[in-house]
Amino acid sequence: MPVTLKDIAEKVGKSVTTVSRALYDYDDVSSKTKELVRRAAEEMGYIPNIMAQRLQKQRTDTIGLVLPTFGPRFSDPFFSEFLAGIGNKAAKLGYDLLVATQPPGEQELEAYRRNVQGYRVDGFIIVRTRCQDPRIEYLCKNNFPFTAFGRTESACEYPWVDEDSEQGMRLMAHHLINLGHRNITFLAAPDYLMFAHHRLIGFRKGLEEKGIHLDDSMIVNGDLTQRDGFKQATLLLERPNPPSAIVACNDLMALGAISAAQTKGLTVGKDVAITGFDNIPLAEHSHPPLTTIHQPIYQIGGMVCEMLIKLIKGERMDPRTVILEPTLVIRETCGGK
Amino acid sequence: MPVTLKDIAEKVGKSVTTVSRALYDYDDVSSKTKELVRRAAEEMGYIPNIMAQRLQKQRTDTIGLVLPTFGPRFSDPFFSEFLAGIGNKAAKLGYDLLVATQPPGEQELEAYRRNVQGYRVDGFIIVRTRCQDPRIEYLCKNNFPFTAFGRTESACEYPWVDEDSEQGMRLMAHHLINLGHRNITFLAAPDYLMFAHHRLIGFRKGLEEKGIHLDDSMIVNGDLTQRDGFKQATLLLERPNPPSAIVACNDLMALGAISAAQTKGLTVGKDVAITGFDNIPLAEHSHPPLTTIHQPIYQIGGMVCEMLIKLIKGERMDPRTVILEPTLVIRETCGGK
DNA sequence: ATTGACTCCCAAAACGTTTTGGGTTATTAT
DNA sequence: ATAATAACCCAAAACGTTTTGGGAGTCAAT
Repeated sequence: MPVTLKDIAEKVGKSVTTVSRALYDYDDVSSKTKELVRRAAEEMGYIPNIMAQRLQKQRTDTIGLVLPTFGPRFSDPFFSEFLAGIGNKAAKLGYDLLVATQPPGEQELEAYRRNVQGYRVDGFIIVRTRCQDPRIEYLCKNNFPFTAFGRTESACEYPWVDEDSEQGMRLMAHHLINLGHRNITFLAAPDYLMFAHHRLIGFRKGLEEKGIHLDDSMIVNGDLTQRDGFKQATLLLERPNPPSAIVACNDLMALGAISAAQTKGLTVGKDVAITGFDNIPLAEHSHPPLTTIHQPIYQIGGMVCEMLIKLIKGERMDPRTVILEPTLVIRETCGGK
Repeated sequence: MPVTLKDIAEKVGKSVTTVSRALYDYDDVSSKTKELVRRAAEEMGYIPNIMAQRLQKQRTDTIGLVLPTFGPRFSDPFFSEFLAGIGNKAAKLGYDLLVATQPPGEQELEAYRRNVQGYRVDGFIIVRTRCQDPRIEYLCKNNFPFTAFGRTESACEYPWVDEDSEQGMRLMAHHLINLGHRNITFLAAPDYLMFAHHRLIGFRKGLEEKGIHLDDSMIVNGDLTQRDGFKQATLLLERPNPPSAIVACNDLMALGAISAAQTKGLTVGKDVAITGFDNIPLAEHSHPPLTTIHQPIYQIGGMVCEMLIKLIKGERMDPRTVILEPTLVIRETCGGK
């Protein structure tokens, strides 16, 4: 039913080769023939069969992304933002995007293997890098193109984009200290996550620079969800000596913490300060609006995507790694209004 | 570099045909040969070339989804949930998922055309159906397989899943009336969206059943975002005769409305009642927790995906259309606690 | 001895492209 | 007249798979 090169060739009385080359504007085809072919292709509604092209060219024009979500559902806007950033850039550059979700683990790695060995994608984008990252090691070892949002501790060299989370958290620590807080707790994320690791380090450093030691009892672990933010903050606020400020590792947990404080009848920004990290759209319209660190997730998605495509095509990229300066977004959850 | 059928054939001293058929367990291959081939394939690490398979089989094993997001970024958890539901089901059934985002319009339709004519996908899933839906008309006219989350007004017959939004809003109207509210405003979404249309109708009907007329002045239009929910609710609360209850067309706007009320110093659930629709994860942990109508978005994603794959494979489906009964989730934004 | 049924196998075609490695004709330079 | 060059074209191979349409051999029944 669909029209093929062969159909065009028959119509214009030329060979398939010539038709193909005419459409690609090779210069061993006369301009008269080119015109003829182009017109025929146009009016017959020719669209190349993508599978045939890919088989022949030995590439898929597809990039892969497997989201490390816990549980199949994910409502973390972080992922949606990132996904949208990648997707739109990929589309603009003529690439398809293949998405999957898998929690960290063996299954996840299997998804990578299936896709690289089965030649389903030309490259991968990795998100939420881990200190020891089996995904990165695997791709590195197999010499498969990839870029990542985040650094890692292993020795592999690869192109990445990251925000300087350490610096971000230093800023936040200073901000709170300057506001007079001394009794600050840190609502951490699993430390095997590189960004969580950086954020904790930065926070500790920021405190120490102001002469304050961060005791282990002031660090509590969360799983990045709003629900857990609520739970951990509730526990924190029920301590005999409740904190005057809660620094959450991401916005979603901060949002949960705000709910927890309000449920306890506290006024956020007055009775207790709460901060986040990421500056997701939700943060701007929470009540009160959340003080946080900005991270341009959508743009970062676009950047790693563009870098990956350059990598695949063998084009050179200007900087192979980029580190973004964080900015503090002061709103109302620490008072000041 | 990769190992092909030909490599296996040479290794075991059989033809490519036989190897292929052995792997597919055809019964015109002796079990001894099958065993031999399977072992060789295993130890050589054979993985079929997907592009070759697809070219030969004339299908892509891929389903398409273009998200009608306004602006390239989308932070609406509705889409993430839905996407995850589809993605996971698709993966389980051996299908790839191709995602794109395009706001409604000509560009959007172009994305559909490109993908159907270029044979990139075997079928489409449509979300956020519109009363007059050009996507549905296009796919219908071209006889291309698709399923949808939502109904439409055109005459095309297609498999869909939808929630009975009308009934949901009736429930909500009754609930508020029973709570004693008489001065209720409706924070609507664009009426060309089928679900928005249903919700408004249902709300109006629910009110009328209790003898209350919904005046046009009590209907205000929003764009489904939290930001706009905030803005419209603020306007509403500044009216000379402010409403005692605000019924938002979706959770995100309701969340914005909560912020607006709180910013005005009102206590939500006491001074003003606010309700949503969708029951996104965020709704459970807002402060106060949001009274809303539950809609199993993740599961619906899985359902339409499964239906589409059946459609593609030509298998019959039990019900071609399913309509889900909504349930009212009473939390704290209407008081009662 | 032939026929038929059965078991196992395979060459060739097909899917729709792009690339390879030429060939043919006309034109120009010797 | 011959050789060299340029301009245009194309058959065949290749990508890696599945499907088609049979072939060869064995065995049992006629």
